Amino acid sequence: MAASVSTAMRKATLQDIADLAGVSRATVDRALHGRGRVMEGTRQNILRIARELNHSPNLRARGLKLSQSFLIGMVVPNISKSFYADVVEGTEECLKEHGYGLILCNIVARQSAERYQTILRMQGVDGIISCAETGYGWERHLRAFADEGTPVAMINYRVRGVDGPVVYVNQRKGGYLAAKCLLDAGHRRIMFIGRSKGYINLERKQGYRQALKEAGIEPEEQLSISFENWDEEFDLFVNGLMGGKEPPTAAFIPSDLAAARFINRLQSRGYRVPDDLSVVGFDDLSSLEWFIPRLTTIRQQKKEMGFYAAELLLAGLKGRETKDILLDVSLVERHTVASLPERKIADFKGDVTGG
Amino acid sequence: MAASVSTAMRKATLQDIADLAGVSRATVDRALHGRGRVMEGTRQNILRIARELNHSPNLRARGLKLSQSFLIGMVVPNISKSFYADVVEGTEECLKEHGYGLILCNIVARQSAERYQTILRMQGVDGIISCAETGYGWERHLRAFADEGTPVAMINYRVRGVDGPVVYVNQRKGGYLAAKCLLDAGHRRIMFIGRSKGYINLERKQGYRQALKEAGIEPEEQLSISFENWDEEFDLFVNGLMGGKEPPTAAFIPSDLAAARFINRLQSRGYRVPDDLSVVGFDDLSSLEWFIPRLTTIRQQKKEMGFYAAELLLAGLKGRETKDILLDVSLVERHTVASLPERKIADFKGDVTGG
DNA sequence: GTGAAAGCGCTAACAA
DNA sequence: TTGTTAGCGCTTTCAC
Repeated sequence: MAASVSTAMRKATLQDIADLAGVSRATVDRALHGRGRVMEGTRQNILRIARELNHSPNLRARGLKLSQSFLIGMVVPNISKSFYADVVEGTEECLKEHGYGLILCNIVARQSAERYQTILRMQGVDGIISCAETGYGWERHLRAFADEGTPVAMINYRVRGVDGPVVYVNQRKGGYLAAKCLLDAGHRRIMFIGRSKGYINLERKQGYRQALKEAGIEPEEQLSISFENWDEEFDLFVNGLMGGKEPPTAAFIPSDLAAARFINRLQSRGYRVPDDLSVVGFDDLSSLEWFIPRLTTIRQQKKEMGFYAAELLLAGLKGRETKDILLDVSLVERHTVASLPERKIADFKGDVTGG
Repeated sequence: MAASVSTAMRKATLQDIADLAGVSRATVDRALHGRGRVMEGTRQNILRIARELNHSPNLRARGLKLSQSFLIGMVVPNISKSFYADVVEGTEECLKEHGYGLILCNIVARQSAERYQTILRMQGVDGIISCAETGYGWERHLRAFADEGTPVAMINYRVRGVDGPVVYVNQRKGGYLAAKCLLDAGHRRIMFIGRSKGYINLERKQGYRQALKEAGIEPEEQLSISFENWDEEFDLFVNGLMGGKEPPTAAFIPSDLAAARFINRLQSRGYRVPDDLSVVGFDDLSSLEWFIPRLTTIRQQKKEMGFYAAELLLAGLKGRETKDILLDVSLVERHTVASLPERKIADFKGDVTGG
């Protein structure tokens, strides 16, 4: 008992084990790693002593020698958004299996970008996983890391000028499925509500346009809107488009969060969803699990995004060839899409053929 | 240009700077840290060269010498629950200000507890922040860390046998406020729905009981229920208590998530909330932002919990005295509590006085 | 099979 | 004010 108390004071080193075993550090090292030849007897003895001393290798020392840290930086825009928490969980799951520590980098301002560039650099992380359009100048820092030789894996899109594997999501298919679902329900005047810029939204919009075109509908730019300031612009929208003589009957909103906001506003103006307007979102956020009406949306494999990015990064560290990954998306049908009554469809068709 | 390309290949070391400045490593070290005396001219020169070389200290080397890692382990049961994501965000915010890296430890199974005990130990973290009742044997590992001298800060309660500052939440006051709010609305038969074990729930229940007693009501054990298996037991509950001749009119459910589930079930059985039953939850989860009816609940300062735990831990590392913190809670009145119609109150009072 | 020795980058005690 | 030196714990040649 007294012995175990005293040994607990300082962590055991290879030298401690070597002393007790009556061998050299080098031999202990070999025995512990199963590298090189060590007599079976000595090996067993060393292993036993190591266990008794509760030895665990000092990664700082090993890393100093090997220029490794067994640390990976994980960069996200905002961990308190369920989307990123899910992605992080996937990465974390993979890294822990491989003995790597995950340094969480939450980039919520220009200052945090600076901070984490410093922290990751000083810690000498073995690699960086960068998720989504972080902003705040992070892209520039990431490029600097890449230029210095730090391996990088990206999620969602390739940061310009940065080499490394990318986990893509089939955004375009998502947009396509969303619009298709609405078209299949008989809708013809389908809005796209969201920004028409940035790689991700642009892809989603492309998919939406493609579905419309395949259905013989020319996408109208008038039906593509975006709210910068909801309080001001939502009124304009309701009084304008929605109140017009040929109001849209459906909307594809490439973000669940925006879809929820939109539906809420709509409801407070007396509209019903999906009765008056059908809506399809994007993301399938777990934080909207309780939103009523339950959102019909496009599911992204969030945990997988993080997991595969980590796998690719680690594979790269081991010198293996890596290829970009394209993750599939799927339509989750819930309660925000209604079939357009035949009457309305007929009316609308009449309009078109008649015009 | 050529020079900058070549210098980018390897990270600059103190020696590199020393060579260029024509001084020794020690002098560079002193200049960079502002420790000890260095001639102003040499200092400026060294600083300039360091900047040109884009030098950043190698924490592995420094740590090896100083027995520090500038790494903190943050242990949570499940990062994909918004509650823990919020707590982690608070910790992260504090740590990054101080240049520490946060290693995220998501303990979702016995195996992850093992993994992280290994990872944190090998990385030689400077401290550990442990949040809530993690389970999966983590407590035992935490104790081992503490025994070995790793500083620990805890959130929510003290792990038995572990020394270190604790950030408490006034759970009891929360339970009290919840029950009080229901009492003030005229309710008398108020259920407690949740487990009656574990420090946290027990405290919340104590507060609830205290409020009832202060209102002259003796808490009935019959009104304290817990669902282990919702599918089976909810039916029993509806047919039993709710269908009885003196059904409860309100419930304090010390967990927003459980409250949401409960309300959903209730609604699907035809009950209305708050009309037929008032409900107060606990946590004020951001993931229930969209839950309708919006939950009346007890707000915990989640980010603050993480932030203060980090502050306490770092203060301890600097050798400063630390004291436990007790965080306040507050009632957030939203839409799940209704006043009991006077009639019912009168009826009930009659029952009691008449009995 | 095993040991001796050098060195990863940094810090700090001691000398000059 | 500055340099020399030793050493943190581990890995890895190179001898033996």
